[in-house]
Amino acid sequence: MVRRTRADMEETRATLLATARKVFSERGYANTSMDDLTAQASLTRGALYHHFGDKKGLLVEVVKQIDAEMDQRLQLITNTAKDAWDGFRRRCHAYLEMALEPEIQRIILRDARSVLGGASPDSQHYCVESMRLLIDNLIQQDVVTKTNSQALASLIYGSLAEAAFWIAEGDDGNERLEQGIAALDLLLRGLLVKQ
Amino acid sequence: MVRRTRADMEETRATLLATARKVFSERGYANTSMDDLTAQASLTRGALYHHFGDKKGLLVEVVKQIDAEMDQRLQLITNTAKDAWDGFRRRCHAYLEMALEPEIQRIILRDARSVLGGASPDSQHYCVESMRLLIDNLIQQDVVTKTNSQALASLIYGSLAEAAFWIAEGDDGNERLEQGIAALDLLLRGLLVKQ
DNA sequence: TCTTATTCATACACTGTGTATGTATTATCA
DNA sequence: TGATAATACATACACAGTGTATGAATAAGA
Repeated sequence: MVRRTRADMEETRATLLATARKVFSERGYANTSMDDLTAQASLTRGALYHHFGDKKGLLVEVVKQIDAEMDQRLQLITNTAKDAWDGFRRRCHAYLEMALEPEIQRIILRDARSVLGGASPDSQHYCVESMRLLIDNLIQQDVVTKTNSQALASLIYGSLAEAAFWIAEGDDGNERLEQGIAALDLLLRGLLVKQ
Repeated sequence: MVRRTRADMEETRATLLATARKVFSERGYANTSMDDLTAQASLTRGALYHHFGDKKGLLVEVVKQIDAEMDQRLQLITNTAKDAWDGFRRRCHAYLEMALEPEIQRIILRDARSVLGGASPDSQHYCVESMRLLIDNLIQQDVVTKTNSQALASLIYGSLAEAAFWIAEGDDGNERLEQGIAALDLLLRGLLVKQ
């Protein structure tokens, strides 16, 4: 295979990342061999180890990419809300729906935690951090009762992730999603200063 | 090595389970080789594959054992509470503290989810199921607002697990634990019928 | 154009899983 | 009790997968 321009080379990295997202979300990180993965991208392991160091390094970059995309998508939703509290709630709902997507559920919520570490290890921190900032705002505006925003963000983030698994488990269309959102709203209303 | 009584044989299984709990929680499931594990138990892989089928089978049994123990410990706490709501809250607090224990955090919350599947796959279901029953009671007693108890149990269970990671991350003694419990109580009060 | 740095492929060494096989001990039943 | 079947392990092997070392081809810079 003849390599021409500089762009072709940078494309290699992007191709590997895209293939990894696809294969990881289909078969999972542990069940994916780097031979198969690179073959699907019409490359060899040489390219992969050159660009990412090792298998874990590839996963780290995949997680970073997905996390950044999620954060972007969530920002859009928050920005179009009528007020801070409404934006916060809608962001939670949106996160719950996004967590149903196979790619996010398998790579971010399942494999990344086990392979990369416990509490969102540097990567996948965008989303939690964004939520923490939102909470801080709400506390300053005296909408939400004063509390540690990191603790609260962790609690909410975790609840959404676990609920997403439960929703995805069921095959009853949107029923579980609606029930999840309803239960979530019960929890969230506890945060309000004015009940 | 000469094998004598029937009890000696049943002990083999127990020894392997105990060793697995120890080694899995120290190094993690993926980083543990079955050669090392069995050697630590003064056995060989033959014994392991005979009793548990494969590596994953061993993890399943380990998870079952730990989950049952957790549920037992939590039952004690719930039973000594003054009323149902108090018992529920104390159970949540207790779960949060238990989730800080390295063995539970590493094996149940990290590795088991990735290896065994998304939403607590049959095993590790005791705890969530117990919580669901508690919630159902509270709803029937008109203490908690009517909602889907499975959804709510998932949300709470997930929030506790994620918060536990955040707490364990910090090295500030009990500070994060207390902040976590405070934030949790904010969320939980939203469930009450009478605010 | 010559040199150096990148980019990737190929080949190899090593680790780890799972399975097949063999052996010793225990249970079953005549 | 002795013979047979079943169980409980150990040993040996095949194979897949990771990571590394090496080398070739291309691009970048002087």
